[in-house]
Amino acid sequence: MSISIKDVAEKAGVSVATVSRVLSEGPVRADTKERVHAAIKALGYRPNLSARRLRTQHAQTIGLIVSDIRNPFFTAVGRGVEDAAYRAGMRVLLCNTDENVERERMYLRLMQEERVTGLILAPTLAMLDQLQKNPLQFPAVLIDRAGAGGLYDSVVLDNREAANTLVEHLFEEGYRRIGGVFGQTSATGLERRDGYCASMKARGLTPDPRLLPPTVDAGEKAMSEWLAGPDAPEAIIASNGLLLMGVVKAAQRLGRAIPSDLAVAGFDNEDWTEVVGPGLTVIEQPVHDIGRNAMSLLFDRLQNPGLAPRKVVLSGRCIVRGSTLASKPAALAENRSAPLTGAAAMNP
Amino acid sequence: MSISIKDVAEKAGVSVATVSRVLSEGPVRADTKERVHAAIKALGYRPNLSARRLRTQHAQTIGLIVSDIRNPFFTAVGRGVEDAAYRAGMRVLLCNTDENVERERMYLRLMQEERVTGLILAPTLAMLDQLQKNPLQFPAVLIDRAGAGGLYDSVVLDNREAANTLVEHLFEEGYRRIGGVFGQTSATGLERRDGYCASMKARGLTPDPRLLPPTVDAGEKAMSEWLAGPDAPEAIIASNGLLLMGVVKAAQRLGRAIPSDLAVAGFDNEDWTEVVGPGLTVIEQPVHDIGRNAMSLLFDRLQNPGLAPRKVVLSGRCIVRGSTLASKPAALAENRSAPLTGAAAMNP
DNA sequence: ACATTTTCAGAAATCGTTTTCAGACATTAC
DNA sequence: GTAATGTCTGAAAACGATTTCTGAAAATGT
Repeated sequence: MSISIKDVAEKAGVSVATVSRVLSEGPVRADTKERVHAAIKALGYRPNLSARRLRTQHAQTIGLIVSDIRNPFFTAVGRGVEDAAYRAGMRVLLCNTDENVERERMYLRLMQEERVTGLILAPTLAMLDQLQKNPLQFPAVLIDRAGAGGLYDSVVLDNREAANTLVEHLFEEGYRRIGGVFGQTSATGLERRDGYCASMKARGLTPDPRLLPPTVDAGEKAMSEWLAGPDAPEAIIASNGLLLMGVVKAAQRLGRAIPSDLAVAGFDNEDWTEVVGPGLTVIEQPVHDIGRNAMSLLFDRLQNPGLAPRKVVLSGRCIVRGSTLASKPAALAENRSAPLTGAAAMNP
Repeated sequence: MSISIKDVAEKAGVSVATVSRVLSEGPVRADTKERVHAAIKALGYRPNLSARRLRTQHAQTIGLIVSDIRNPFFTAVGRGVEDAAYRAGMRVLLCNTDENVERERMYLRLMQEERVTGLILAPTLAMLDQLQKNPLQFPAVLIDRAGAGGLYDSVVLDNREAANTLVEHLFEEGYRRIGGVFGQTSATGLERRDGYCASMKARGLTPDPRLLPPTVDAGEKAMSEWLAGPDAPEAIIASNGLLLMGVVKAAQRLGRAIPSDLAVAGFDNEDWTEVVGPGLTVIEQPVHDIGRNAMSLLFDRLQNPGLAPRKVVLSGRCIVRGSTLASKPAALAENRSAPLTGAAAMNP
């Protein structure tokens, strides 16, 4: 049994009300305040948050539900959310769903039971659908995967445009048979696929998109088969960091050189994309901004619940590296953000 | 204001006690149970966890404090913890401290205010010291960084042995001027340094260890200067995944080929270590086991608080890849866990 | 010196649960 | 038919905080 406000009151010779007032900087005489503080220190008292939350009906907690905290994109976003919440004196309840609707549902239930102040989530496709039918009881902001949205505030990347940028770049580099692997569980994956398809068609090319579970293993497996088959592409676009890793692994396993046998481009500017092979061309997402914007939308809504849903669309930045520069090696020196020598020197 | 058990009771025409009994599978007649369930569904009632925790004095919550959730080592451990907790019907409160003692202290305070059932933490050196002087009020298990330990249960890697393994391997490959970069904020970093130093001396070599903040940037900066200087090593050991990335980046930036100009070995078998350059030789930690073991120690202690502190020491596995195989290329084909062809083919 | 205001502190209600205690009713035993 | 036994249900007391209401003492005004 732990120490309660009652014990402190007793020790200090005051009522619990007074102790509470001391804790919340209420009006209390200097000398009694001192006695209370002494008692708190002597007993090592810490307020019980459950009790406080129950009484005040204020959880001071932001829920954050993501699909996979191992994905650096989400760890970075999480960091942005946490920083903002911390500054506002709020706690963050972080949950990862593993792209599993069952877990997603159970965490959503948990959020309700915790009576969270607000929620930030990156829903799977299935959940997105459900959220429109059964709206949540508390303010929520969708990140990364908002779909057409509608009911909720959201912060997303301009996925179609970003996919188009990659296709355009590959096209200009002379690639024509450009394939793509896309996460099948998120609206984001689908949007990137749509952007890719549209961009391909606009250039008179036939798109060849494949929807996959967004994991390294799925990417590697699918890509291995694809590369070994008759319809192997010259270039490939991967819709997130995990699939991108899968593509690279498959290429290596099959002995396909990047970019001469296979050009590779993808999403998410993770540390390793800079050091692998000739460097990977990627779309960098403003990860920290996404978290910060989400919190800012959320706080606005908390202050003003009547607000109409807002959608913040951020732009990605295309970082060109060696993985897409086979045909015009001259372009390399101009465009690359980091010198190539290191990468080239990696070979024994 | 949200729906409470009282509303349900009213709607179902029973007392709150009965509703509570329905929720906890207590003895209640089938037909009333049905009515209550109907009311719950109709109202969309969800129990208030704060109230429940207050009443039962059971938080059903495990605290998990790590230094940096972006570090794949901790995300993996976290996953292990969460899985085990989930199976036991417990919630996990995840906090990352950024290797910052201030944040660490505040999260520890938070854990106390949440009245967590138990705690799993990877303390900084400074915190480790404090924990010995002011023992925690609730069961705790130290992971990854237990130091000499003493008061607490802990799960750690055999760091000295692992460091020795790397030195031994490099030595056998013919390297002599072997340097090392180690995280300065954790007991683990120091232990690996000690193991490295001891192993070097045992072979008649002079160790050259450098203590750094455990970040990519710190690793890259320190390594860049080191490699550019007169005392540049032939081989380098990095004590964690972040420093390892820093080493690789520095080598690339300076145009040092791996392994012919610089052999590289490190800790943490992250995905990218397999695909970068010729593949990086690393010590793989049993990450999931660490999390699972920690939870198991914690549960034991919850059931039997009188237990003497136990220390579980796990072994790492050395995965040899191309980054340490410059002198004896023949050894490559035998030892490597993955074929090298892919990596070699990466070069344009 | 008395009335009025201000300042500070305590009693008690409250938040939403669980749980104990006791009572109501039905069932079984004789 | 009464006593003894179960089965179910409700009233009320916690859990540990905050907050309202009220009153006592102190400070102020005249």
